[in-house]
Amino acid sequence: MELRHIRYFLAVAEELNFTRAAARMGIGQPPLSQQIKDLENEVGVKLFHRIPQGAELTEAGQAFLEKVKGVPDLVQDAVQSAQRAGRGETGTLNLGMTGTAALQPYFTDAIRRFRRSFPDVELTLEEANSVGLINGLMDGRLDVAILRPNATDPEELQKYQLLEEPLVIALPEAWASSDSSMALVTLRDAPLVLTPRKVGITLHDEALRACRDAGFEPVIGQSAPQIASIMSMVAAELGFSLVPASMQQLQVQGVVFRAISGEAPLIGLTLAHRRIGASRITLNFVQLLRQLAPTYASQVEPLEK
Amino acid sequence: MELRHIRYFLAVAEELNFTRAAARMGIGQPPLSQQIKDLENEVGVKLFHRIPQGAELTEAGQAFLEKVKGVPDLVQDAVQSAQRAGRGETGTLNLGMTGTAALQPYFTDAIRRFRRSFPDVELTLEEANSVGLINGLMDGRLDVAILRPNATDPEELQKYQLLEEPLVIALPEAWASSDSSMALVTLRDAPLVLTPRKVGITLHDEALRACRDAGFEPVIGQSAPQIASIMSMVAAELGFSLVPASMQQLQVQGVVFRAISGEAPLIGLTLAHRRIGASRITLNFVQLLRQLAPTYASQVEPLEK
DNA sequence: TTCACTCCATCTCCAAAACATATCGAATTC
DNA sequence: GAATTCGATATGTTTTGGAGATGGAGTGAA
Repeated sequence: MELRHIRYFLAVAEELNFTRAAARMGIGQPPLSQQIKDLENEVGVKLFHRIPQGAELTEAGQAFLEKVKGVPDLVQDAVQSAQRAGRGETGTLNLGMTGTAALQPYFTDAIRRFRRSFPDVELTLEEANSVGLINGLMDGRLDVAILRPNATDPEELQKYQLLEEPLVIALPEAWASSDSSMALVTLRDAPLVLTPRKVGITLHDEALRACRDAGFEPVIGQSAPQIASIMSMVAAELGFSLVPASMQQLQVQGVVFRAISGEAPLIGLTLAHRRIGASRITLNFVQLLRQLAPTYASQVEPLEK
Repeated sequence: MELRHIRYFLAVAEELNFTRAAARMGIGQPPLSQQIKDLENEVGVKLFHRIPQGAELTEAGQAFLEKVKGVPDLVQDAVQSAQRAGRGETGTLNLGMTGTAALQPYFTDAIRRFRRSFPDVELTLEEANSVGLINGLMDGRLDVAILRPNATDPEELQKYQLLEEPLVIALPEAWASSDSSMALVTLRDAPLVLTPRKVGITLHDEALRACRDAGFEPVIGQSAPQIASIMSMVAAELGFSLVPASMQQLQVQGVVFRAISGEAPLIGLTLAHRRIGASRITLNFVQLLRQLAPTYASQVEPLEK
């Protein structure tokens, strides 16, 4: 049996007239009769009573109708599902991100826009450190990740720079002057609190480089894996830290932020996905984030008010 | 699109290998590739990634699979439903019966057996008088009826005599002797309580004829449309009645039954259905009742103990 | 009753399409 | 690097879905 038989059967069942049903299906009456006959032979029962006025359903025909009437719509629905999935409008997107990305207004806005544009995509969000993100991408657990770029990232990953933001100084309120910016070198004797290098290579290295560029080797203080813990340590006057400007969103009691005077070191936020095997959903997500990035570029200017 | 495409798609989706899927479908690999290609063109998306080890589903393919995987079973189910309906195992049977049939052990047993043999047939039971039953059959409201036969029944109806039972005398307990049978003529001066003629022609006429055969013209007493009401009247000593032997099932206080001595008049119970347009279910029902009838023939002997 | 009409079945022919066979090219494995 | 696996392509054959013409049964009107 083929779908053709079902379509023809449904047409006859609806018209109760072979000639009209044939016209509706765009074929002649003889082939329609033939196909219905073939169907009846295959099922093994007469599905229509042929009466002078046309045709009427037998009991078997009624039972058959009841079961198959939804089939064409079901198939059509399947086609649409496939097409939607093909356009990346349905499915799942496993997104990984570095801890310092979640506070970006750009990032939260992007997620919100994506959910509105692709409401049927199941989005899973996972926070991990750089190594975890890269591994996740490589073994397929993640489709796309937002992270701090590093030169050692594998070649198999396609990366796009979304935006750059300056590092700013986070220091205990008690240490700060009223100036909105300060020279890094004034903190040369204070401990520098950072995330461990293996958790966030880029941020760690950039912070150190900034100090060296300012002409001193920093005193490494305590470390903590979470950016929030870093802030707590600064609030406890265990030292100062260098963090992406967007971290100013974190309003931690006892911590103030100051721009680095002079040329502030910039740290990027990039998006990465596998070069091969990227799903259409992934590409849709990437496209949306890249389109949105310029809108936020102005907001990442150095802090000078 | 045809069911063939869906079947082939499902085979490849399961085997994840064109060659094996083709073998399973009993065709060569090239035509299978061709059909899948046609399907992909029609849907408008690639459904499989062709990889060196075989094939794997794309996201669109997964979505499509999810929707169509039940289709072949659905169609198979439809075929079976039609076949079962064709064999008269499903559907509805509208059964009408005369009021005096419901008490027949034969009848209740037949209904029970039918329900066991055809549990998926929806059986509707309707009690009506002879005229109502005949009309119901003729206008299609009833498929089959169990009634008292009458010579004026339409030719379009096929009738089968199921069994015959003698008429017995129902009389007030106070009037009865201890004999198990009595001559009808001894009641020549008592009123005869009957259903109105238009409600039950056959029973009415047979009762009158029995009296005339016994040599007297009965005194017609009150009438009531329901057999139960007749019994109440007899219990109230308003007269006697002549009823089918199976009515003895009705244990009415104050009413006793006596066989008619000599040759008792017989009254038949027949089954009727339309000669044309009888459903397979109807025929199954008729066959079952006719098979069962001889079993009960012995139980309708005259009352002589 | 007859004639016209409706409607489905049957027959023949043709073109489209499903399938088979042979072959190729790419990727993998030993 | 040869053998193997696996899907794609090219070409020929067979099947079959559909068109067109015709037939036969039933219905309704003159």
